[in-house]
Amino acid sequence: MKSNSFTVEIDGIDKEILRDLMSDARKPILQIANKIGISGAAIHQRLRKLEQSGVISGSKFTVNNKILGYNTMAFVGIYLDKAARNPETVRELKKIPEVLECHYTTGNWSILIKIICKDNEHLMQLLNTKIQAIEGVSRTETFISLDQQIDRQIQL
Amino acid sequence: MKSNSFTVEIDGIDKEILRDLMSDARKPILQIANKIGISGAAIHQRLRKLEQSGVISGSKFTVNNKILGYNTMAFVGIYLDKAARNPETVRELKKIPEVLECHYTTGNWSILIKIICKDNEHLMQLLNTKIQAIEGVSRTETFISLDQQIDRQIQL
DNA sequence: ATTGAAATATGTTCGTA
DNA sequence: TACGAACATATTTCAAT
Repeated sequence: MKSNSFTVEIDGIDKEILRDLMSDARKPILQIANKIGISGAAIHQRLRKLEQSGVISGSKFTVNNKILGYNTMAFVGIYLDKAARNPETVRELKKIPEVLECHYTTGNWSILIKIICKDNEHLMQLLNTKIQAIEGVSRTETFISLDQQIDRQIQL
Repeated sequence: MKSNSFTVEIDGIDKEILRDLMSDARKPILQIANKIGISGAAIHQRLRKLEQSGVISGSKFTVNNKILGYNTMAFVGIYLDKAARNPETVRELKKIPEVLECHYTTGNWSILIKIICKDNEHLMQLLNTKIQAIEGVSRTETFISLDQQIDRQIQL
Protein backbone atom coordinates (compact mmCIF):
# COMPACT_ATOMS: atom_id res chain seq x y z
CA MET A 1 0.00 0.00 0.00
CA LYS A 2 1.43 3.34 -1.08
CA SER A 3 1.78 5.92 1.65
CA ASN A 4 1.57 9.05 -0.46
CA SER A 5 -1.85 10.10 -1.63
CA PHE A 6 -1.65 11.13 -5.25
CA THR A 7 -4.76 10.42 -7.22
CA VAL A 8 -4.71 7.08 -8.98
CA GLU A 9 -6.36 6.75 -12.38
CA ILE A 10 -8.13 3.49 -13.12
CA ASP A 11 -9.49 2.30 -16.45
CA GLY A 12 -12.83 0.79 -17.38
CA ILE A 13 -11.75 -2.79 -16.73
CA ASP A 14 -10.51 -1.89 -13.26
CA LYS A 15 -13.82 -0.20 -12.61
CA GLU A 16 -15.77 -3.24 -13.70
CA ILE A 17 -13.69 -5.50 -11.46
CA LEU A 18 -14.09 -3.15 -8.52
CA ARG A 19 -17.81 -2.69 -9.06
CA ASP A 20 -18.26 -6.46 -8.88
CA LEU A 21 -16.16 -6.89 -5.77
CA MET A 22 -17.63 -3.84 -4.06
CA SER A 23 -21.02 -5.52 -4.21
CA ASP A 24 -19.73 -8.99 -3.35
CA ALA A 25 -16.23 -9.36 -1.97
CA ARG A 26 -16.28 -13.11 -2.52
CA LYS A 27 -17.29 -13.12 -6.16
CA PRO A 28 -14.88 -15.52 -7.91
CA ILE A 29 -12.25 -13.90 -10.09
CA LEU A 30 -13.01 -16.30 -12.91
CA GLN A 31 -16.65 -15.27 -12.98
CA ILE A 32 -15.60 -11.65 -13.34
CA ALA A 33 -13.04 -12.65 -15.94
CA ASN A 34 -15.59 -14.46 -18.09
CA LYS A 35 -18.04 -11.60 -17.90
CA ILE A 36 -15.44 -9.04 -18.94
CA GLY A 37 -13.77 -11.30 -21.47
CA ILE A 38 -10.21 -11.42 -20.18
CA SER A 39 -8.32 -14.16 -18.37
CA GLY A 40 -8.40 -14.82 -14.65
CA ALA A 41 -4.68 -14.19 -14.49
CA ALA A 42 -5.18 -10.70 -15.88
CA ILE A 43 -7.82 -9.89 -13.29
CA HIS A 44 -5.53 -11.23 -10.61
CA GLN A 45 -2.71 -9.01 -11.74
CA ARG A 46 -4.94 -5.94 -11.90
CA LEU A 47 -6.20 -6.62 -8.40
CA ARG A 48 -2.64 -6.85 -7.16
CA LYS A 49 -1.91 -3.44 -8.67
CA LEU A 50 -5.07 -1.93 -7.25
CA GLU A 51 -4.04 -3.15 -3.82
CA GLN A 52 -0.50 -1.87 -4.14
CA SER A 53 -1.64 1.53 -5.32
CA GLY A 54 -3.97 1.78 -2.33
CA VAL A 55 -7.19 1.98 -4.34
CA ILE A 56 -8.50 -1.09 -2.53
CA SER A 57 -8.54 -0.37 1.16
CA GLY A 58 -9.93 -3.70 2.35
CA SER A 59 -12.93 -5.97 2.35
CA LYS A 60 -15.70 -6.49 4.87
CA PHE A 61 -18.56 -8.76 5.70
CA THR A 62 -21.54 -6.60 6.58
CA VAL A 63 -24.05 -7.59 9.23
CA ASN A 64 -27.69 -6.66 9.66
CA ASN A 65 -27.71 -4.45 12.75
CA LYS A 66 -31.46 -4.74 13.21
CA ILE A 67 -31.45 -8.51 13.26
CA LEU A 68 -28.80 -8.35 15.96
CA GLY A 69 -31.12 -6.13 18.00
CA TYR A 70 -29.61 -2.73 17.17
CA ASN A 71 -32.59 -0.76 15.97
CA THR A 72 -31.74 2.87 16.66
CA MET A 73 -29.19 4.76 14.60
CA ALA A 74 -28.54 8.39 15.32
CA PHE A 75 -26.30 11.31 14.47
CA VAL A 76 -25.04 13.48 17.30
CA GLY A 77 -23.55 16.93 16.87
CA ILE A 78 -21.12 17.69 19.67
CA TYR A 79 -20.21 21.14 20.97
CA LEU A 80 -16.89 21.31 22.83
CA ASP A 81 -15.75 23.84 25.43
CA LYS A 82 -12.58 24.48 23.53
CA ALA A 83 -11.99 23.25 20.01
CA ALA A 84 -8.46 22.44 21.13
CA ARG A 85 -9.85 19.49 23.06
CA ASN A 86 -10.67 17.65 19.87
CA PRO A 87 -8.01 14.92 20.05
CA GLU A 88 -8.79 13.94 23.64
CA THR A 89 -12.48 13.80 22.83
CA VAL A 90 -11.90 11.53 19.84
CA ARG A 91 -9.75 9.26 21.98
CA GLU A 92 -12.67 8.86 24.39
CA LEU A 93 -15.17 8.34 21.57
CA LYS A 94 -13.06 5.50 20.19
CA LYS A 95 -13.59 3.66 23.45
CA ILE A 96 -17.36 3.74 23.02
CA PRO A 97 -18.33 0.76 20.82
CA GLU A 98 -21.63 2.31 19.76
CA VAL A 99 -19.77 5.05 17.89
CA LEU A 100 -19.49 4.00 14.25
CA GLU A 101 -18.25 7.25 12.69
CA CYS A 102 -16.65 10.40 13.98
CA HIS A 103 -15.99 13.51 11.90
CA TYR A 104 -14.43 16.88 12.57
CA THR A 105 -16.88 19.16 10.82
CA THR A 106 -17.34 22.73 9.71
CA GLY A 107 -20.43 24.49 11.02
CA ASN A 108 -22.12 24.54 14.38
CA TRP A 109 -20.45 21.55 15.97
CA SER A 110 -16.86 20.58 16.59
CA ILE A 111 -17.61 16.93 16.00
CA LEU A 112 -20.36 14.90 14.36
CA ILE A 113 -20.73 11.22 15.23
CA LYS A 114 -22.92 8.37 14.01
CA ILE A 115 -23.98 5.87 16.66
CA ILE A 116 -25.92 2.62 16.79
CA CYS A 117 -28.05 1.59 19.78
CA LYS A 118 -30.42 -1.21 20.65
CA ASP A 119 -33.33 1.14 21.27
CA ASN A 120 -34.18 4.65 22.41
CA GLU A 121 -33.57 3.74 26.03
CA HIS A 122 -30.07 2.58 25.16
CA LEU A 123 -29.53 5.77 23.15
CA MET A 124 -30.58 7.90 26.09
CA GLN A 125 -28.26 6.06 28.47
CA LEU A 126 -25.41 6.37 26.00
CA LEU A 127 -25.90 10.12 25.64
CA ASN A 128 -26.33 10.80 29.32
CA THR A 129 -23.73 8.53 30.82
CA LYS A 130 -21.07 8.21 28.13
CA ILE A 131 -21.10 11.00 25.59
CA GLN A 132 -22.07 13.89 27.87
CA ALA A 133 -19.66 12.53 30.46
CA ILE A 134 -16.66 13.15 28.25
CA GLU A 135 -14.54 16.02 29.55
CA GLY A 136 -14.95 19.05 27.34
CA VAL A 137 -18.32 18.13 25.85
CA SER A 138 -20.61 21.04 26.60
CA ARG A 139 -23.74 20.21 24.62
CA THR A 140 -25.05 17.73 22.06
CA GLU A 141 -27.77 17.70 19.42
CA THR A 142 -29.25 14.36 18.48
CA PHE A 143 -30.88 13.36 15.23
CA ILE A 144 -32.40 9.91 15.19
CA SER A 145 -32.43 8.09 11.87
CA LEU A 146 -36.02 6.93 11.52
CA ASP A 147 -35.21 5.08 8.33
CA GLN A 148 -32.14 4.77 6.14
CA GLN A 149 -33.11 4.90 2.48
CA ILE A 150 -29.68 4.90 0.86
CA ASP A 151 -26.51 3.13 1.98
CA ARG A 152 -23.86 2.67 -0.66
CA GLN A 153 -20.28 3.29 -1.68
CA ILE A 154 -18.84 5.64 -4.24
CA GLN A 155 -20.04 4.74 -7.73
CA LEU A 156 -17.28 3.95 -10.21
CA MET B 1 -32.46 -14.75 3.94
CA LYS B 2 -35.36 -14.58 6.35
CA SER B 3 -37.89 -11.84 5.73
CA ASN B 4 -39.15 -11.33 9.24
CA SER B 5 -37.01 -9.30 11.58
CA PHE B 6 -36.95 -10.98 14.94
CA THR B 7 -33.75 -10.59 16.80
CA VAL B 8 -31.27 -13.39 16.22
CA GLU B 9 -29.03 -14.51 19.05
CA ILE B 10 -25.50 -15.57 18.16
CA ASP B 11 -22.95 -17.27 20.38
CA GLY B 12 -19.32 -16.51 21.03
CA ILE B 13 -18.05 -18.69 18.20
CA ASP B 14 -20.35 -16.97 15.71
CA LYS B 15 -19.09 -13.64 16.99
CA GLU B 16 -15.50 -14.67 16.54
CA ILE B 17 -16.17 -15.83 12.98
CA LEU B 18 -18.03 -12.63 12.16
CA ARG B 19 -15.41 -10.40 13.73
CA ASP B 20 -12.76 -11.98 11.52
CA LEU B 21 -14.80 -11.69 8.34
CA MET B 22 -16.01 -8.19 9.13
CA SER B 23 -12.42 -7.04 9.10
CA ASP B 24 -11.41 -9.15 6.10
CA ALA B 25 -14.10 -10.73 3.97
CA ARG B 26 -11.57 -12.96 2.24
CA LYS B 27 -9.94 -14.45 5.31
CA PRO B 28 -9.81 -18.22 4.69
CA ILE B 29 -12.28 -20.28 6.67
CA LEU B 30 -9.54 -22.70 7.69
CA GLN B 31 -7.48 -19.93 9.24
CA ILE B 32 -10.46 -18.92 11.34
CA ALA B 33 -11.11 -22.57 12.15
CA ASN B 34 -7.59 -23.17 13.39
CA LYS B 35 -7.60 -20.02 15.50
CA ILE B 36 -10.88 -20.93 17.16
CA GLY B 37 -10.11 -24.63 17.40
CA ILE B 38 -12.98 -26.16 15.47
CA SER B 39 -13.09 -27.70 12.02
CA GLY B 40 -13.49 -25.83 8.77
CA ALA B 41 -16.69 -27.73 8.11
CA ALA B 42 -18.17 -26.44 11.36
CA ILE B 43 -17.34 -22.85 10.43
CA HIS B 44 -18.85 -23.40 7.03
CA GLN B 45 -22.05 -24.72 8.56
CA ARG B 46 -22.28 -21.78 10.96
CA LEU B 47 -21.75 -19.31 8.16
CA ARG B 48 -24.56 -20.92 6.20
CA LYS B 49 -26.86 -20.48 9.20
CA LEU B 50 -25.80 -16.90 9.73
CA GLU B 51 -26.62 -16.18 6.10
CA GLN B 52 -29.98 -17.91 6.27
CA SER B 53 -30.97 -16.09 9.44
CA GLY B 54 -30.11 -12.77 7.81
CA VAL B 55 -27.35 -11.83 10.23
CA ILE B 56 -24.89 -11.57 7.35
CA SER B 57 -26.18 -9.02 4.90
CA GLY B 58 -23.35 -9.21 2.38
CA SER B 59 -19.70 -8.52 1.77
CA LYS B 60 -17.93 -5.62 0.16
CA PHE B 61 -14.58 -4.51 -1.11
CA THR B 62 -13.91 -1.02 0.15
CA VAL B 63 -12.04 1.57 -1.88
CA ASN B 64 -10.02 4.57 -0.81
CA ASN B 65 -12.11 7.54 -1.93
CA LYS B 66 -9.25 10.00 -1.57
CA ILE B 67 -6.92 8.04 -3.80
CA LEU B 68 -9.62 8.04 -6.44
CA GLY B 69 -9.76 11.83 -6.18
CA TYR B 70 -12.80 12.20 -3.92
CA ASN B 71 -11.51 14.39 -1.14
CA THR B 72 -14.57 16.16 0.24
CA MET B 73 -17.15 14.35 2.32
CA ALA B 74 -20.08 16.28 3.73
CA PHE B 75 -23.35 15.92 5.57
CA VAL B 76 -26.31 17.91 4.31
CA GLY B 77 -29.47 18.55 6.31
CA ILE B 78 -32.41 19.06 3.97
CA TYR B 79 -35.54 21.07 4.75
CA LEU B 80 -38.57 20.17 2.62
CA ASP B 81 -41.60 22.31 1.79
CA LYS B 82 -43.96 19.60 2.88
CA ALA B 83 -42.86 16.53 4.79
CA ALA B 84 -45.19 14.55 2.56
CA ARG B 85 -42.75 15.00 -0.29
CA ASN B 86 -40.25 12.67 1.33
CA PRO B 87 -40.57 9.69 -1.03
CA GLU B 88 -40.22 11.73 -4.22
CA THR B 89 -37.20 13.50 -2.79
CA VAL B 90 -35.52 10.21 -1.91
CA ARG B 91 -36.21 8.93 -5.41
CA GLU B 92 -34.34 11.92 -6.82
CA LEU B 93 -31.50 11.57 -4.33
CA LYS B 94 -30.96 7.96 -5.41
CA LYS B 95 -30.20 9.21 -8.91
CA ILE B 96 -27.34 11.36 -7.61
CA PRO B 97 -24.25 9.12 -7.41
CA GLU B 98 -22.49 11.37 -4.91
CA VAL B 99 -25.15 10.57 -2.30
CA LEU B 100 -23.83 7.73 -0.13
CA GLU B 101 -26.41 7.74 2.67
CA CYS B 102 -29.88 9.15 3.12
CA HIS B 103 -31.80 9.15 6.40
CA TYR B 104 -35.22 10.36 7.46
CA THR B 105 -34.39 12.06 10.73
CA THR B 106 -35.99 13.56 13.77
CA GLY B 107 -35.09 17.15 14.52
CA ASN B 108 -34.67 20.20 12.35
CA TRP B 109 -34.43 18.52 8.96
CA SER B 110 -36.63 16.14 7.06
CA ILE B 111 -33.67 14.34 5.58
CA LEU B 112 -29.98 14.05 6.32
CA ILE B 113 -27.62 12.85 3.59
CA LYS B 114 -23.94 12.01 3.41
CA ILE B 115 -22.22 12.89 0.16
CA ILE B 116 -18.79 12.47 -1.39
CA CYS B 117 -17.27 14.99 -3.81
CA LYS B 118 -13.97 15.51 -5.55
CA ASP B 119 -13.41 18.92 -4.00
CA ASN B 120 -15.21 21.96 -2.62
CA GLU B 121 -15.97 23.20 -6.13
CA HIS B 122 -17.66 19.89 -6.95
CA LEU B 123 -19.56 20.07 -3.66
CA MET B 124 -20.81 23.55 -4.47
CA GLN B 125 -21.96 22.52 -7.93
CA LEU B 126 -23.69 19.47 -6.51
CA LEU B 127 -25.56 21.52 -3.93
CA ASN B 128 -26.54 24.31 -6.30
CA THR B 129 -27.42 22.36 -9.41
CA LYS B 130 -28.56 18.97 -8.12
CA ILE B 131 -29.67 18.99 -4.50
CA GLN B 132 -31.28 22.43 -4.38
CA ALA B 133 -32.85 21.73 -7.77
CA ILE B 134 -34.95 18.90 -6.39
CA GLU B 135 -38.62 19.85 -6.23
CA GLY B 136 -39.68 20.41 -2.65
CA VAL B 137 -36.22 21.15 -1.23
CA SER B 138 -36.49 24.53 0.43
CA ARG B 139 -33.18 24.88 2.24
CA THR B 140 -30.06 22.92 3.08
CA GLU B 141 -27.39 23.07 5.77
CA THR B 142 -24.00 21.69 4.90
CA PHE B 143 -21.37 20.28 7.24
CA ILE B 144 -18.08 19.41 5.63
CA SER B 145 -16.15 16.55 7.17
CA LEU B 146 -12.67 17.96 7.62
CA ASP B 147 -11.38 14.62 8.83
CA GLN B 148 -12.96 11.27 9.63
CA GLN B 149 -11.43 9.81 12.77
CA ILE B 150 -13.62 6.74 13.21
CA ASP B 151 -15.15 4.48 10.57
CA ARG B 152 -16.21 1.04 11.72
CA GLN B 153 -19.04 -1.43 12.03
CA ILE B 154 -20.97 -2.59 15.05
CA GLN B 155 -18.69 -4.35 17.56
CA LEU B 156 -19.66 -7.92 18.36
C1' DA C 1 -0.79 -6.28 -20.16
C1' DT C 2 -2.30 -10.58 -21.35
C1' DT C 3 -2.59 -15.67 -21.90
C1' DG C 4 -3.18 -20.93 -20.74
C1' DA C 5 -1.76 -24.37 -17.96
C1' DA C 6 0.27 -26.18 -13.77
C1' DA C 7 0.62 -25.95 -8.90
C1' DT C 8 -1.26 -24.59 -4.64
C1' DA C 9 -4.85 -23.19 -1.62
C1' DT C 10 -9.53 -22.93 -0.38
C1' DG C 11 -14.45 -24.11 -0.22
C1' DT C 12 -18.06 -27.58 -0.04
C1' DT C 13 -20.36 -31.88 0.66
C1' DC C 14 -21.26 -36.04 3.01
C1' DG C 15 -21.31 -40.06 6.03
C1' DT C 16 -20.68 -40.50 10.81
C1' DA C 17 -20.58 -39.50 15.75
C1' DT D 1 -23.26 -29.31 16.27
C1' DA D 2 -19.12 -31.10 15.15
C1' DC D 3 -15.69 -34.05 12.64
C1' DG D 4 -12.46 -35.72 8.80
C1' DA D 5 -11.86 -37.16 4.36
C1' DA D 6 -13.16 -36.91 -0.39
C1' DC D 7 -14.36 -33.84 -3.86
C1' DA D 8 -15.06 -29.51 -6.36
C1' DT D 9 -13.58 -24.65 -7.14
C1' DA D 10 -10.71 -20.83 -6.85
C1' DT D 11 -6.33 -18.47 -6.53
C1' DT D 12 -1.66 -17.88 -7.64
C1' DT D 13 2.41 -18.45 -10.22
C1' DC D 14 4.97 -18.73 -14.41
C1' DA D 15 6.94 -19.02 -18.99
C1' DA D 16 5.70 -17.04 -23.20
C1' DT D 17 3.90 -13.28 -26.18
